[in-house]
Amino acid sequence: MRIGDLAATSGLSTKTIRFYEQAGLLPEPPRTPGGYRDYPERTTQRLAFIRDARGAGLTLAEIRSVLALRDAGASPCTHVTALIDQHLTDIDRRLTELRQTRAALRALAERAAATDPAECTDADICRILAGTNSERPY
Amino acid sequence: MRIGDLAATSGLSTKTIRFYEQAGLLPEPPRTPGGYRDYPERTTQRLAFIRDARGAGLTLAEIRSVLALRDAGASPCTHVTALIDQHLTDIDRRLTELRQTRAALRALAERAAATDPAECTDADICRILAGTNSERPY
DNA sequence: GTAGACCTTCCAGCGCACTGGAAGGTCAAG
DNA sequence: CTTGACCTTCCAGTGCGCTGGAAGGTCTAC
Repeated sequence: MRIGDLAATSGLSTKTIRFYEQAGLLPEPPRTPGGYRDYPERTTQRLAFIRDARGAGLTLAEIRSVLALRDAGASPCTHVTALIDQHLTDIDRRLTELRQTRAALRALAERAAATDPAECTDADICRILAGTNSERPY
Repeated sequence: MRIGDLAATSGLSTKTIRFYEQAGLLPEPPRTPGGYRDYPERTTQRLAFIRDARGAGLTLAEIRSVLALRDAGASPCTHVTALIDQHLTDIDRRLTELRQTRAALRALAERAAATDPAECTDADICRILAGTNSERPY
């Protein structure tokens, strides 16, 4: 199976597949006499796993660690469960931050609606934002 | 006022201040005979505005556009209001995405709790994630 | 005169996951 | 024999907002 076929069946680009190899997610495949990568069928499953794991929000580094466990013959389930829990925590934190940012932005929008442009001075630059020292980039 | 003083009063690093100058957010200040940057007092206000705008989630490019309007003598209020509205829309979209991702991860966590590690085969790599083809990286 | 606090410029890198492009090799069909 | 689809490697860039470090200049205090 050549890289183009693998790309077609997995929905990834050939560039991405080579990148995954270089990133240690895929083992180096055997080559044809002409030097083309010649993948075994099961690489399809491996890419499907990577896609699923990406969909669950795992980073490539995390996926690499899961694959390394499996490749070493271990069962990565416990590890995967821990990663999922950690990502849940991350997401909850980000949701909280985002909600705070939204509240701040809502307040600014109201303030904007109530602001007379004439009040904005050169020194303020823009009165709408002046003094909204929230320290909360998102 | 030298760059170190400005850094101290604004809470930014000297690196960041030079970076802002290079990024077109700060005009080039006059120099002392020794070649040091010598900022006027009002640069403090300008940095305070940048900080406030960053806190509201505006990008440096957006902030640059606001400052350019003000520097051109225009009142940027309308522009700022539009940017705020746009960021509100962005945030709402991101919140929706994040909530969906969280729901998916919750489901995975439950599945993980109910999964017997023995079910994970080499071909699966990890059954917990198998077939969760959600296409929703976050 | 020398320590050291501060400043200067310039270049490079981070993290993340790719993506683009150049320059060239391989292979099947016509 | 040529066309063209496909493949190879290697290098570099994307976006975003900085951050680090090297190599050197300036100024104040002792």
